[in-house]
Amino acid sequence: MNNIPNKTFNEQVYEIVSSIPKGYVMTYKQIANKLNCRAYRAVGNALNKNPHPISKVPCHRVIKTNLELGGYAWDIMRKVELLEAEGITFKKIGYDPSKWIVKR
DNA sequence: CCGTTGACTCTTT
DNA sequence: AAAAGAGCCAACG
Repeated sequence: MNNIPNKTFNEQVYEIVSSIPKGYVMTYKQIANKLNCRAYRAVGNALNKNPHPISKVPCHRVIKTNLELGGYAWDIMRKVELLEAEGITFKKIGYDPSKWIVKR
């Protein structure tokens, strides 16, 4: 996909992610879908290399399509705590935080 | 029904 | 130029 008007793919990703309301989460697929792409992978990668501070681009509000947490470049527990602080809760199943499910 | 494998997509290193 | 990366889905056993 190269119909990107002036902004790079990853800038578009940041814009969408930064527009996620507090207390709400969005999936990688939804973000990719909004860009008319299927590059869910690229979305995750953009957030991984994200050059912006977390306060500007809340990557912790981005989860997998099956509502699992997915990964996180810094501490996964950080993601959990931030989301809980926004009123989001999880089903803490197992010992792997990336597999915890977001309650909706 | 479940777990594993492969194909897809896009950016960055 | 090639491979990896915070994923998703379909197909196969």
